[in-house]
Amino acid sequence: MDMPNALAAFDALGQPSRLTVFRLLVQTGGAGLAAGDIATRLDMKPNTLSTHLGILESAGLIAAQRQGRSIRYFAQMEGLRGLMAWMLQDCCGGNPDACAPLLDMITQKG
Amino acid sequence: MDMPNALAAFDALGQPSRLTVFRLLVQTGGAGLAAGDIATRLDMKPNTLSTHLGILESAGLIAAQRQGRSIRYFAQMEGLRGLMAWMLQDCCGGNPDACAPLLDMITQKG
DNA sequence: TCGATATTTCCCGAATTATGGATATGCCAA
DNA sequence: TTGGCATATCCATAATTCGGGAAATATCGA
Repeated sequence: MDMPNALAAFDALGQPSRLTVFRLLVQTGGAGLAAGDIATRLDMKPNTLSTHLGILESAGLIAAQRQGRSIRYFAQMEGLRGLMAWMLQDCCGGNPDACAPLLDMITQKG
Repeated sequence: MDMPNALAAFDALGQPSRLTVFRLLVQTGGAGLAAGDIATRLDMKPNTLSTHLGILESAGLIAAQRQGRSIRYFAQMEGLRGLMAWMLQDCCGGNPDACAPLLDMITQKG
């Protein structure tokens, strides 16, 4: 994870439709969801959703896998982990004190 | 932390200038920096910077404190912590399995 | 009060982004 | 091969965002 990558991830999640899609995929878990199912559940047009899925995918936050006619999307927890780890490491690298309590509270599930 | 709040935070950090400012403030730590110092260090126009500072502040990621003529800005680690905790809790609430490894790796500092 | 400094607010033009209709592509079943 | 389904791409429009010039506000020293 580097700055452009983190930027892409934050930018991807900083949009209502995309954050909603990502949350849905995380909560859905390993089974993932077909694009059409996402569109139905969130009441989005397929083409608009497709654009958002592409942005989330290129940010490394979700992954796609074709299954027959449909394309199934999965949350990439590794992407989220990388983003958080980068914030903790890179941002706090010069100031570990600020991050110690942050780490503690996160591990206590805040 | 709720969805609109998280959205504001992600949106605030998903912009190059703002992510740079935030990183600078986190790395600077408790002393904080005056707006003018930030502008000088990052070579930004004062008015443009002011807008970005306002967005970061309203997202709860930084705080301001007037000191004489200048206004000193500080990273709000609590805001960052809240954002991360929300992602872990709210997103993963319906799917704790996905978050367990994520938590583990974060606490190992990735 | 006056002038200087620090920052914000107002405002505009340029650039970017979001949305969705129309169309194209990939895939499967008959 | 044909038809239909699932999704993506192309394209245009509307909305939003970004950067910065100009002016306003707040503070301090003389």
